[in-house]
Amino acid sequence: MTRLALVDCNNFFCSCERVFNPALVGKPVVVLSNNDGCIISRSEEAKALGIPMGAPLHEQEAVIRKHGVRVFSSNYTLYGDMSARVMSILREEVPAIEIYSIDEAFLGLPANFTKESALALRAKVLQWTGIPVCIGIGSTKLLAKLANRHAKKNREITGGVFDLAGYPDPEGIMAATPTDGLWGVGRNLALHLKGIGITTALEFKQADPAAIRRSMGVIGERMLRELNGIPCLELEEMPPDKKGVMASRSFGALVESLEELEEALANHVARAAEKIRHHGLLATRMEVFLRTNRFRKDDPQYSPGIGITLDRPSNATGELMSTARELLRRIYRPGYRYKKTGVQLANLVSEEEYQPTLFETPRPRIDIDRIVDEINRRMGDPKNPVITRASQGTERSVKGWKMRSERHSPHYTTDWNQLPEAKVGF
DNA sequence: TCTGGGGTCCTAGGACCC
DNA sequence: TCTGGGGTCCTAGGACCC
Repeated sequence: MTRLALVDCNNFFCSCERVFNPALVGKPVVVLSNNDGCIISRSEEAKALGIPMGAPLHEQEAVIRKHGVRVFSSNYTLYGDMSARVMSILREEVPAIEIYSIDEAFLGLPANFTKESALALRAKVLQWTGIPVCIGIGSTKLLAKLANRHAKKNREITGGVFDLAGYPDPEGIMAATPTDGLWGVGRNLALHLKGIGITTALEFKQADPAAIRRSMGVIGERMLRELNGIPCLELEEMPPDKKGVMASRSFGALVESLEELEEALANHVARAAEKIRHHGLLATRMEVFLRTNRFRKDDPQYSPGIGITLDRPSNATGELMSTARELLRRIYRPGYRYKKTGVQLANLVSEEEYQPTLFETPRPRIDIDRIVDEINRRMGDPKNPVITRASQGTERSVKGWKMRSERHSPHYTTDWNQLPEAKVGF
């Protein structure tokens, strides 16, 4: 029987903040989404205060003030670097790894990997990076996820590690797991399952495959099989090719003018284009969208989107910017207060494999975009590139729409000017 | 006053072709 | 009353995840 482990960093963003700021240990800490809008990571102490995942910051102001909760804007530069450190340790320990997200990885386990191995691995990651993790072991991805959930919820008993594959009563665990605790079952599917009389993981496991197939399609059938220990989801050691790249942001304040929307969109295009160049890809399709603020029920709502197939695949910032601007002008209507704009570059193809048509203008030999990318990368901060296009606005002009990020911690690990300081007292 | 961003996969339905 | 059928490709939309 093959066994997989799911390693998951605990409260990852909060844990990263604590590594370089030990004064936060034992204190309630939360990390905010982009634009400082929602709470997307909570320390155990913050969870204990009843602060829900995804809650808008403004709804939690009272409890934050009352209990002195420490609040941070998200610092993806720091989290990305810490993630790479954790993953590199995992990679050394097992023959196969799939990095599933910034804070999770599936491991293919060798036969001699025991619960003790998992405890030792957990201790090593903690000692080397300062990041606590939980580890769940099972015979399929879904079961490893389930084991991980159990390890996390019962940390005092499990020590952060749970091996469902070696556990004598796996069905007991499943009976205690509600369907929405399963990987792949969200609010809607949980409701649907309830409608056909299934409320726990165990009931799902024992359900009639044909009935599940009928009412939930292949997704349901796959989950059912995985629950029964029949693997349907392979370990993907090579990340599959990207299908699309999206860049969008909410504005710090609502925006009405086309000029400001164009400026913001130009920045998103610049980021998306840089990203696909970095991966050696060309976009074949572009989609541009606008959103008004759906939470302001009294405001007139207008959230259009438009997509086109490009005349020729491209990753050239200037070219993509002018296409994006045309699309934006087609959907823009004055008189609305917009909250967000964004661009999606889709149907990506590899630069190497792409065959230009006979009459296509060859690309310039000196690629300005690449030179700019290199300079921006070396000079540091992804939020404030040193070289931008005029269409991306000036420091002054972007004030009108730029997102908020007011409680940033330093880039402790990726910027020489922001290294943590150790004060030694005698 | 204030409510994230970036992905994946699946399905249904329309356009088009033979 | 009668009005082909089946395949492919594309797009939109929904669901979920972190």
